[in-house]
Amino acid sequence: MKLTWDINDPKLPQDTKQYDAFQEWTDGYVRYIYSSEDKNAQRHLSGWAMRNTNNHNCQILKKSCLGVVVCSRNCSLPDGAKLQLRPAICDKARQKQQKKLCLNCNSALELIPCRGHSGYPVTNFWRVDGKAIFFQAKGVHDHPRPESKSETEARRSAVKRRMSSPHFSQKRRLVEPESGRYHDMAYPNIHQLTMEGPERFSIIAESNFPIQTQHYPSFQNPEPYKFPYDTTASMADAPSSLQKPANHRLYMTRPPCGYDFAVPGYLGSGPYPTTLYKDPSSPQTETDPNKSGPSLSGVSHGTSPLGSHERSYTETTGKHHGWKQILSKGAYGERGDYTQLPTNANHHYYNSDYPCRYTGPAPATPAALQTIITTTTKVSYQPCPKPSVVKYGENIYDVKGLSNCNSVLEESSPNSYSDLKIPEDSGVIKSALSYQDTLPAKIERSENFEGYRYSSYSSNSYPERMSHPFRYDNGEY
DNA sequence: ACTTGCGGGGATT
DNA sequence: AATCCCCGCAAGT
Repeated sequence: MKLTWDINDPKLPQDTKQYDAFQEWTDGYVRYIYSSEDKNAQRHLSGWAMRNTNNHNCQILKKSCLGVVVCSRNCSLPDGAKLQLRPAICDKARQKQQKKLCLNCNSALELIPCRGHSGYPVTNFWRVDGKAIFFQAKGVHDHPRPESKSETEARRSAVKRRMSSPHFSQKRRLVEPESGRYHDMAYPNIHQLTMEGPERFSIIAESNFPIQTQHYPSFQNPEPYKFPYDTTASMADAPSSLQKPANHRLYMTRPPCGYDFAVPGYLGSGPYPTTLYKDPSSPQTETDPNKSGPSLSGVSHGTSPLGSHERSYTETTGKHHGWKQILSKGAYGERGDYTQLPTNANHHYYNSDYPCRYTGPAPATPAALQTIITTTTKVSYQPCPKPSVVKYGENIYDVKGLSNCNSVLEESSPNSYSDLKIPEDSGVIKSALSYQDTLPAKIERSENFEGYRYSSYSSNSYPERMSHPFRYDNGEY
């Protein structure tokens, strides 16, 4: 089976026999076919904070990335990690969220918008067809991962529990006031330690031990999240990580299942064993969590991000147009539509923290990057108004070059993506190589950072991963 | 209080 | 016409 389809194709493959395991952190121009029974796919889930975007096409659900909320001062948490909150999906909630302060240094929070797709946010497309749920992503996130949804939910529920606990609510009020809250854990317990530490900061270790999954039996505890502090107003969205003690031991192994147990939501995603729908040759798995691990280890560790968020981009929100213009001129090293991004390249960039935003677009790199231009999304599909009209009519076999192109791409070896011209999203010419070249620069810049790590645990926590630990880990796919 | 989807509509290109 | 994005509504959690 090859990936010969495009989300916009009138007719999608119907003969899918094997489905992909759900991918929480997709990144890059990837495509997956999930079973229509996959809960996560049904919910159009993503680790990234994706909001619904109206594309006026009922057949295809489009969602765009909101980026990540960070401390405007880019302070380091006690353990060196950075604050990376999940932007609220709801506009109102997000605005509120941004008014809160960093729990670590009390400075303002800042939303780093995603501009990974030609200056626009990365987009995810979902389409149900037959027994399958087709997923296609466009763009490469140019920002750190936010908390995963499950993480956020777990934290919230934990907070609720805390709040409801008279005991805590009282205590907390006394202690929490300003600073020192992280250290004043009223009731530190093993769970706290294990949960908090590992999930957010074990990424590195994780990469080294991608398959270790049973290190934290305690994670299975339904109550893994006992937050010492409860969060009220500004604390509400605080990442649990803040209080996590710097427990190095945790780094060693990441509790892959911590959240899974805590949040069953992701459990259902693994019914389809490692079968890869896509051609193994396609590196699409770049996003694959497992992969991310390895690559992370190398880079993320020592490299840290740029010291400050003084991101070159101006406002934190929506200045897309401006960027777009810039991008169109090739100034910004945009990642084009190469279908697959090599894991390494991809993750490097992530790990180094504030990826491209800082480094990429920086004046220094543009030259290195070969231009990319692209169009974003084509929804050449049936507009909503006439949903029933056609859709994927049986006879409509409009094979617009797209699909063909895709297939070609798909078949190309993972390594060949570089310098490939990918017709897919409208001729985007992307040079992965050039892209990679920029990495070093990024890393250097990131030196200021101290151990910035992904707060989001990488994918280890996904069940599928557990069931198919080596799926991508060995780089086979 | 949020998340999700839907769909109208405006702004750009 | 294509695409994006913003907004509000409704239904679910």
